[in-house]
Amino acid sequence: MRNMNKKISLVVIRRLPRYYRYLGELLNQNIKRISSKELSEKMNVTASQIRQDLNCFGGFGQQGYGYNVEELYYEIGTILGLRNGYKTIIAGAGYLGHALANYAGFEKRGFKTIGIFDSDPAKIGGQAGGVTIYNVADMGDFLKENPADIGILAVPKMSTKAVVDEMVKGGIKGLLNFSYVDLDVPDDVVVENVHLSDSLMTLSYLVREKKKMSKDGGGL
Amino acid sequence: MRNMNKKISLVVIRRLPRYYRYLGELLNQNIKRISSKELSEKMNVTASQIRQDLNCFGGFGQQGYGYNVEELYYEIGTILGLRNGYKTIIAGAGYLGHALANYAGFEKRGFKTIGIFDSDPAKIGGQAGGVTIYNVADMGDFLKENPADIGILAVPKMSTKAVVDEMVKGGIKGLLNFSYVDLDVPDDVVVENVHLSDSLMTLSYLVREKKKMSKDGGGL
DNA sequence: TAGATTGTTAATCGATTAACAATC
DNA sequence: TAGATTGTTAATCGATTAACAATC
Repeated sequence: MRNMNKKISLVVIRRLPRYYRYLGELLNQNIKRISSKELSEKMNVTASQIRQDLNCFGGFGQQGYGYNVEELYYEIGTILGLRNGYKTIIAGAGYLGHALANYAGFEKRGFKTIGIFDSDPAKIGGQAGGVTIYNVADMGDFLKENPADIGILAVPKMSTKAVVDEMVKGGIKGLLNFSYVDLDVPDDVVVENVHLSDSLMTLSYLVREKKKMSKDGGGL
Repeated sequence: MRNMNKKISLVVIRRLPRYYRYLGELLNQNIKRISSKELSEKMNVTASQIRQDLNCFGGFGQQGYGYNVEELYYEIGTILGLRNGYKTIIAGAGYLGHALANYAGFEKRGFKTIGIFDSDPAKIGGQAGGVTIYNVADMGDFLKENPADIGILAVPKMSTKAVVDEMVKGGIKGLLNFSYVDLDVPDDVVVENVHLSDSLMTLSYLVREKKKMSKDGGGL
C-alpha cells in the first residue's frame, strides 16, 4: 500500500492490460499461483519488470510464494477501472461501429455500450450488437438523459470534429479514436488513439527490414 | 546519407507514420517548406526530437531553410516501404474484416488487398470493399498462385492459430493482429498487434485518474 | 553578408535490468 | 529451519532534450 502519490508512467499502464490478459488465461487453466519468473517466461519480459510494474500499485505478492493468480487478476482489473461500470457510446454505425458493438471483449471487461449514433436514416432505429442506433443529431439530448463516460469514434474523418465537440459537451471523459485525425480536446478529457494505418505502415517498415536482413548476412 | 548500419529504434519508427500524416496535411494545404520548430508546435513534440528522428535516415533538411514538405513526405513514405506495392490478404469477413476491406486509408498508402477469406458459406463468393471473399480452406492454394506480403487477422480467437500457421506457410512476412491472443511466429515474420480491448482498458485507467484528479486538488 | 535552421554532440532524464536483503 | 521469491535499491541502458558549431 505504497504509492498514493508518485505519478505512474504511461508505459507501465500500457503493460497492465497484457498482464491482465495472461492472468485471465492462467485463471482459465485453473492455475492458482505464479512467480514473476514463470510469468516472465510466458510473456517474454523480465521478471524484474513485472515486479517493478506491480509494485507501483502495491505489494500483491508474497515472498517465497509468488502471486495468487486470482487475486492479482482482480487487483489489476480494479486498477484499470474495470469495476467502475463505465458506460460507452459509439459514434458511427458503419462496419467498424458494428464490429465494435458486437465485440464481446468490451462487455466482458465491464464496459456497457448504451447507444450507437449515425446520420444515415436507413440505419437509425436499427440495432447493432443488441444496441439501438440513434440519430447522431440527438446525441446531445441522449447524453443528458443517459450520461456516458467513454465515446468511441468510428466515423469518417470529416465528421470527427463535430462529433467530438458534441461528446465533450455531453460530459464524455474519454475518447477511443479510430479516426485518422488527431483530436483537440479540453484538459479534462483523455484520448486513446487507434490509428490502423499507422500500425500498417509500421508493419510495412518492419517487413521491409526483415526482408533486407534475410537477403544480406541473414546467417547470423 | 549516414546510417546504413546502426539499428534504428522502434520508438522512432512508430513516430514516422504520424510525421507522414502531418506532412500529408501540409501538402494538402499547399505548404512548401516547414522547419522542425513549426512542425514541432503543430505536433506537440520537441523540434529536437523531429530532427533526431529524421537524421536516423539521412539529412533531408537544409540549414537556414528547413525541410521541403513534398520531398520529406516522399522520403518518409519510402522509408516506411509504401512504394513496395505490398499485397495484403484479410482473414475474416465479419464486420471488422469488412471495415478493413473498405478502409480507403490502406489502398491510399500503397497496400493492395488481393483476397479475403472466411469459412462461412454464405459469405464465400461474395465481396467486401470490391475484393472477393474466398473459402479460408483454399487460402494456402491461393497464396501459392498469388503471393502476398501482409496478412490481416480479423478472425475469432479460436481460429487464429490455424490461420496464422497457414499464412506463414504461404509466405506471409507480416501480420496485423486484431485478435485477442498474442501470436507465436517464426523469426522471419513480424507482428504488429492492435488489441482493441487493451486500448479500451488503458483509456479506462486514464479516465479514472482524470476523475480522481479533478476531485481532489484539481485547481492547479 | 547576416539570419535562420539544420545536423550532431553532449547533458539530462526516464525506463529497464541486476542484485540482494527482507521475509514468507 | 532452509528455500524461494518478493519488494526495493542501485547500476545500466536507452531515449529525449539542450546546445551549438556548421552551413545554406
